[in-house]
Amino acid sequence: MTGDAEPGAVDESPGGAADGGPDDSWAEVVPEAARRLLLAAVEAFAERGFHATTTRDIASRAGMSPAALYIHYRTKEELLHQISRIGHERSVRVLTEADDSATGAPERLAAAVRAFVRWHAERHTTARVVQYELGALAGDHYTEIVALRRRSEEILRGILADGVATGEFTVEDIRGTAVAVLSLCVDVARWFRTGGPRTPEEIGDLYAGLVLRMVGSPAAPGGGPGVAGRG
Amino acid sequence: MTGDAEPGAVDESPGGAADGGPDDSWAEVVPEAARRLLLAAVEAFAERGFHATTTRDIASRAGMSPAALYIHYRTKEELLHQISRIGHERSVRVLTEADDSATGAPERLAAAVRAFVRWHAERHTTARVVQYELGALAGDHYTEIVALRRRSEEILRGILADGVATGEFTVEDIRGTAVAVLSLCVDVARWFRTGGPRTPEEIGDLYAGLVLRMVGSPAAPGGGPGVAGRG
DNA sequence: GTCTATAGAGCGATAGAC
DNA sequence: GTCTATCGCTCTATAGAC
Repeated sequence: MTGDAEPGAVDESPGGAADGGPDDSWAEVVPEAARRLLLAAVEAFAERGFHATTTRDIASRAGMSPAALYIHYRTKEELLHQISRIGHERSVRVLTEADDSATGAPERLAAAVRAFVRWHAERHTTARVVQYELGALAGDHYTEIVALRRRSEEILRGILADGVATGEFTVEDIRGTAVAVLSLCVDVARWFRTGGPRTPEEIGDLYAGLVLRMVGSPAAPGGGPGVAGRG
Repeated sequence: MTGDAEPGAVDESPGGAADGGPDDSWAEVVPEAARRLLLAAVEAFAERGFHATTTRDIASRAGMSPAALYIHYRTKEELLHQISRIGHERSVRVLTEADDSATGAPERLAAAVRAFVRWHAERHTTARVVQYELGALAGDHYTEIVALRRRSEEILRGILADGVATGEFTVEDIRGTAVAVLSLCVDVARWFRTGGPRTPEEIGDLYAGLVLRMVGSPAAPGGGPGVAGRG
């Protein structure tokens, strides 16, 4: 697929993010000019929002003329669609891989939350666009992305249901709690600032602990229900 | 102040929201035409975002000509500023009054979260604009609103600190936990839909319970640390 | 594949009649 | 205080040279 990809295409072959390397390079977007434009769009959309960003601003950030954008993308919205699609695929993969990396519901939940939060803090520029500019997508693109988002909810609901089944979690409303946990993690992208008092790792650890407590897990730091306070 | 208020002014006299009546009528905004425009702007901004909303759309929703908007507001941004200011004052008041209505850190925390979440669900249209269109405010207006927002954080930090001092809460990072709790509550405005499976009251109750658990309170439903699981 | 130039549409805001 | 009409500008997207 490398070499003959059409402009703005995605190259999933080794060497890109697919091999587990740093995923903020957008290396899978080829050719290089399309990647530069996409990176410029991510920054502009995150800073000012989709509607307040002009195609001139994007092109200028990428060091190109206003017209150059239309060689690689049909419309401004297509640029947002690419960012949104790739970003959602990445965030769902982060969640899935963290879930698969651990055994036991509390360990899986902690790993998932830690990784998901870290991603939203470290990649907060991308995440802000991915999570908060959804509404600017065209109808069919919006539908496609919403389907991707549903995966995150299913993964989390699965972990909660498993923990309840084994008695490790005490959760009355699994669906509602899953929404709350996801909402908590996702919103990190809104308030996180690089150079703030906490690193993405620290926030990930803090949040993993908070969420274990939310689900009534005895594995929570400081001891969960029925564990701490004894003796 | 009633009667001779300049266009787009705010009337805090009895009969408006200040007396505890329903606060979505924006009754304190006078004259009536200014209120209709403001309500139309809230709906339009919530639906499409500030930058995607045209002044023609706002005026048309209010049943007026495009020019009528400028009799009551100097610019489109001033409309957002009014919404943002009044909305923030209301949400901070909801939080303050809930805090004052209860005694004891767990009770205060539960009341604050329940009321704050209920407000963000019930008034999700206003809340969406208030919480997610901040970035479109002009520089000095932005600074003013950020100062209002700080109050919410101080209130919450105060409750957490009190609970830690009395030993009712187990919280290592008060600042970080306060940010997390506020983030959780505020984000309700993003995902809440009228007609969904849960009422604002139900979400408020669910969230109050989740937050009590987050802070390690024994008053949490299902029993907190050192309470549930015994016997 | 990138440029300069510009078409064509829609925007925020204003002028002036009533 | 509200209207109709419109100014002046900026935007997305395209045309055509190189």
